[in-house]
Amino acid sequence: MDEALRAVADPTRRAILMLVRDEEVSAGVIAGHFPGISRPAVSQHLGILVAAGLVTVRRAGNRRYYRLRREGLAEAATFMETMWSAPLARLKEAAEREERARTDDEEARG
Amino acid sequence: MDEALRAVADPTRRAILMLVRDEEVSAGVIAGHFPGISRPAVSQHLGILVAAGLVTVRRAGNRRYYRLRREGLAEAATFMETMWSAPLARLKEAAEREERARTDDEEARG
DNA sequence: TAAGTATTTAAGCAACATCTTACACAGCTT
DNA sequence: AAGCTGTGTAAGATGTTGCTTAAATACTTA
Repeated sequence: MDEALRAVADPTRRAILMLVRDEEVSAGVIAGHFPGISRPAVSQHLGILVAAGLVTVRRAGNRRYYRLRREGLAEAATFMETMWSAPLARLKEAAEREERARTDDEEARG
Repeated sequence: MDEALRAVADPTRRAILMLVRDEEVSAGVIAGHFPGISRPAVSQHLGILVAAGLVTVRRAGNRRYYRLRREGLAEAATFMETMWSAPLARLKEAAEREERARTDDEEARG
């Protein structure tokens, strides 16, 4: 989670994530969206996103195509939700979890 | 959003947020949960969290009580959701927004 | 195989983050 | 008022980040 949140904390990387959210995009096209910084800089950002598990790469000939990897956001999103949800909501969730556990247990015993 | 996400990217600060999530906690008590780092360090983290709008402070006599400020997480949480939700879900949301806008417009015209 | 295109890796640097120790300040308590 | 307690601020050391330019790698095309 730590790596994912650190990765997402950078505005350039968030912009990259938006770009690759719904489709594969090549490194060159991505870099084209950031006239203010060099290609190597963008490449480094992409490396960080891959390392954090937030995007995947597919090599095709000369190019490398990047795409969002949603699972990589799971833990971070869960943390946000945990903070966001009100105390009462969390109590409710905890109760439901317990209820499920109890039910599963009964089913397991037959 | 940037400040909030940068603040949340630090593990110590996330731990602090968990502590003040459901109740006010004084600086001293918070610091007590982090034997590994000095009180001033914790104080600095608290300052960053306040500056980011993620916690509020209440001064009471000698002490300062900190508490989570959920609204501060709104933008960051929205970003997470936007990334997390599938393309189809987003299409659906967009359609609903448009539908609402159309309806509101009709109502406004009478 | 030579040249061209797409991209990453390397090296170095300036800016920033995080920690520490020392000090300062505000509010209690005697 | 003097001293204690709780907390923040200042200054500085140290590590990390994000950028740049230069060079390297990998594939494609002539």
